[in-house]
Amino acid sequence: MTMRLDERTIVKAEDDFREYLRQRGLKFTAERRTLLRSILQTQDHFEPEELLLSLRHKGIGVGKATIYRTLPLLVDSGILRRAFLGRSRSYYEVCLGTVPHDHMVCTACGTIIEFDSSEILQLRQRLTAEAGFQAESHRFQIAGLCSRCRAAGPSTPCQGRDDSGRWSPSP
Amino acid sequence: MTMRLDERTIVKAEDDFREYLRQRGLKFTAERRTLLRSILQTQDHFEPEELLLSLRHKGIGVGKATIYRTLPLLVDSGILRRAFLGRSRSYYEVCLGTVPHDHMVCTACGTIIEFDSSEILQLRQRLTAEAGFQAESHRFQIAGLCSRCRAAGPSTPCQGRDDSGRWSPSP
DNA sequence: GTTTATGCAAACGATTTGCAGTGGT
DNA sequence: ACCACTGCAAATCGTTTGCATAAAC
Repeated sequence: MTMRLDERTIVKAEDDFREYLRQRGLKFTAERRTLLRSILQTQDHFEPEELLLSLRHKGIGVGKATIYRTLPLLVDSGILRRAFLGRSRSYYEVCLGTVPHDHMVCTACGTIIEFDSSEILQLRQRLTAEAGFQAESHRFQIAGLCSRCRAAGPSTPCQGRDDSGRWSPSP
Repeated sequence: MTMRLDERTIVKAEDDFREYLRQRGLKFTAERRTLLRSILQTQDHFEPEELLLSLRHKGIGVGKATIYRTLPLLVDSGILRRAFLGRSRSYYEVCLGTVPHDHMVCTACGTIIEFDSSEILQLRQRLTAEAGFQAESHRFQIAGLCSRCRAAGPSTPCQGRDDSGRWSPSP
């Protein structure tokens, strides 16, 4: 689902973001630019804290508050989306170069498997129509065991990432 | 989706819970009993804090910590399930007397619409099978506008409950 | 120049934990 | 008696906010 973004795409995103900011009287600061570029280059999923550390590691000192204030803008501008909260943390992922998808999370090893959302979107459309509801977005996550952990047997929990909240159980 | 539980069912749940506790050397205390009964009688969805206040209101003084320590036991014993976190809070609901269902949440007024999960379960089964994944549970929430708020038009947000995290967007 | 951003540190709110005392079994 | 449980208050942890300074526009 993820593919490395080329410079062209990154520049485009930067322009879009600048435009997004300008339209609402916000400023395209050095920090915002730095964040955007770092994120687009690193790609993939990330948490705010993770981003902060990764930047520190590269010798880039952006304040934690700035990150927390910028991420929502990037989401709102359509560059990122907040994917899901495994427990209480936020989880962001880049939208560019991706196709709508949802996630399966292995409860044993934490592996995340992305899968195409088109069928869910279809179902979502039908369900909401029946209820007179106008869908804007959804969240669909499946918890369970990935094929590897399944094979390893119930006795070998790789690390035991636990969300400790039961979702809709198996039938 | 919810129906008032009769005394018979409540007693049954109490027995189950007592059994669940005994099997792992835990104790069936007065507080745990109180919590279980209060929850089953009040039925519906609730948040921990809400439960605390509701008990205080009835003159029942259980410590907040006790609630937070008991709820996971009730979830694990199969009596409750943690439905979803609208933002950062926990949300619990009684499993007994209910059918598997998921939720639509109105972003304008906060209304929660429950809907039958059977189709999602079917789809879930197919998707996980394809990935060699063994599903244990899922979480499916749809955000959008309920029919009422839709009718009221985009200019009349009832209270503006905002999750401020974009999920899988509309296609 | 005016307005929005930044960084820091303090504030938050939900949840958790340490601890001394209480109470099932 | 033993070990789990309770209540309280202090501690966490991710996230938000107030404020003085710095940087866009």
